[in-house]
Amino acid sequence: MSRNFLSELNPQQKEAVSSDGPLLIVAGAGSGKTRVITYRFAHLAKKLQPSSIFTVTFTNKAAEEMRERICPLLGRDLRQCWIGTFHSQCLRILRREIQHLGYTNDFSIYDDNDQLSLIRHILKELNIYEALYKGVLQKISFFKSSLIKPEDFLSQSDGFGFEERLAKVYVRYQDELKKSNGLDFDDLILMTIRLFEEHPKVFKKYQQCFEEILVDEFQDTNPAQYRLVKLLAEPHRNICVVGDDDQSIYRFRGADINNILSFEQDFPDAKVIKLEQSYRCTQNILDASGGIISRNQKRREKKLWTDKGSGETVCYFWLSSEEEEARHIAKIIREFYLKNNYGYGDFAVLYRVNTQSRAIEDTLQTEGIPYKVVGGLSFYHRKEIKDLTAYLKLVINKDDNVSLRRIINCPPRGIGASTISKVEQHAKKKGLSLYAASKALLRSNGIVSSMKDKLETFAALIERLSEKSYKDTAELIKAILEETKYAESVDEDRAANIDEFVSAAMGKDVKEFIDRLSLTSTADDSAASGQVSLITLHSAKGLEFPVVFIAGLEEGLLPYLKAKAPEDFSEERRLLYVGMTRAKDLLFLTGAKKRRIFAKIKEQRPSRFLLDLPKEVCTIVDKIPRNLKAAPEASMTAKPLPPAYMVGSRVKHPVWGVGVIRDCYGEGDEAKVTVNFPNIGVKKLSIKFANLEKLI
DNA sequence: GGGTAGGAGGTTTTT
DNA sequence: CCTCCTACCC
Repeated sequence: MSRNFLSELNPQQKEAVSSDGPLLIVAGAGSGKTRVITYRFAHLAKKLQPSSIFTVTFTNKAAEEMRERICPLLGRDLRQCWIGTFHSQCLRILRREIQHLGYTNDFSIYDDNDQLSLIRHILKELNIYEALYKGVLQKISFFKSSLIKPEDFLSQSDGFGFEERLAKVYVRYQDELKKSNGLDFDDLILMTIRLFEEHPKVFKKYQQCFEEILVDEFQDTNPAQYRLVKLLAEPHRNICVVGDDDQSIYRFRGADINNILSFEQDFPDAKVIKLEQSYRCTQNILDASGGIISRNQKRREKKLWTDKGSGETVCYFWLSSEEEEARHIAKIIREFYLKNNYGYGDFAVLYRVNTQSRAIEDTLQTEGIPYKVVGGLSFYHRKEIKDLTAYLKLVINKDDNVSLRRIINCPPRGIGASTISKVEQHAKKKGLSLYAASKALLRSNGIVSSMKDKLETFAALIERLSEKSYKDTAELIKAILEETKYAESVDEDRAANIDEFVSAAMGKDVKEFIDRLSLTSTADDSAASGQVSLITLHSAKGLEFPVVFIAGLEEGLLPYLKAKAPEDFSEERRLLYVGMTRAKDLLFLTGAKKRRIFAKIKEQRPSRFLLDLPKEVCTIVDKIPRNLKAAPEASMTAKPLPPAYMVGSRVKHPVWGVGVIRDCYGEGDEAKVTVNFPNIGVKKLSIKFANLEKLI
């Protein structure tokens, strides 16, 4: 405790650690951000109780790491401290206080999977057949995380009927959550805000409790999360946010980069400190990535530097196919490995989409290079695990309609659509949850006996499971397995997963276990040792490797073909920037002329982003043999044309009149758009034939 | 109420 | 190409 933290820091870091009042720390890639946060925490803890510092991160991993690094600095137990993810902190508050909002504290938490099944149920119920249901969840979640209520966007509706229907689904969705005594991820934040705004007494308690607010990865906060920390910071105004606007890559999930860009508007007296010394990348890598990111318009200007030296130049290899690309990557890895400079664990191959890993995996396998694919479908998202979790949730919260719908006929017990719809109708009529409605139906004899028996058996099963007390969650899961014979209808793999699930549940309290399960997506086992990491650009954020490859630097892949609006391209650019700045020593970029996209082999062009690489620090190597290549120089320099039709722009059709473009896809003669015409509806049109007129 | 064929669509994903 | 959803049939 007597240790002087400040002596181990550079001047900007020092200031960031010890400064008072509203503070924004703009932390460039590899600038020692975590060190600053942990030291700041330790510094604050000299005069404050650690439990009065409200610290939020985005991942469980980051929160754990922070605890681990602060603990030795303070030499005391931090278990009671408020260090955690936005969602876990809110959950902790809501489990204590949610009765003020008319829920009970046994509420269920719904993940995106649960949300999707609920949305689908509602769309079916409202007879909305359009193939837009995937987007519905994303839109509702976006509205919620942006603090937009159904009536808010209804008032600015465009009269196409689209918003009205969406609002209807939104309202219905919230209703159903409430009936189920359930909260989705967005609700965890929103309900905490509501609790504070509607219950001043409770609010005051927490405001007084938290004298300092510390927010990590601030560039990824959504408006709701920002609102929450602003509320908490009101009385003391000691809010410190840390982030890097250039690494904001979660816009598609509602993250709002404006939170970090305009922080001073909310806190005019805020101090802004930039951490610009990188302890990770070589100067060449910083210059190359700087060339890419500096082309973005909306950003905070910064000049990263290092005393590591310039290092090797960044190389771009243009190869004939994705197989060639993979072979080339494998060849370089092998070379550096044999020269004994690096172990396999020092390499990472980054890519935009998961499907790209296939070709690389195949090659590494045949070359005998050990690798591991990071990310992918997590253990807890597997069907059998989710099924069993649904039983657990239902036992704890009988009103949980989503979990009940999931397992009422799983494994099959003869309760089909007609029985369920009978229960749904009764539930709706009486304003009950499905479980309560089932029991009411059984009592009232308002149901034919073939249905009745089966429903009775199910209700009795849930009752039996609830009545007993269990020494830990494993006991309860075992009881479920025994009663339902669930394990008998699954294959070996799934059975093995179930066994693993049971052992993970040993010695754990049921409610705590479910909460943990709900707020954890990845089984944190990503400690890659001696293996090449294959990983998406998104998942690579926060990691670093001595040697990094970024594969598929081609138009359509990076930037991805779905990018249409300028902000989309800015985000793709940031994504590339994040990838490049993962490299400590060496950075290789690759692209392939021919790539399989779904079934077809497509001709690819190099990514437009390559135009922004400073020539002095980059080497561009064309690996395609002379006689085969079709003027790569020309395609390198030719700036790709911006798409002629953009989402949101207005067009005029000779017959249907004026409409708004909802979507565009395809190129050249293949280009198509979907257009929403008032009073006519959504039409799919080919640009080539539709004879559309562009309106400004 | 449960199985199978046909069709559409197919990024990224901290919680 | 391959997966997952839906609709339809038994």
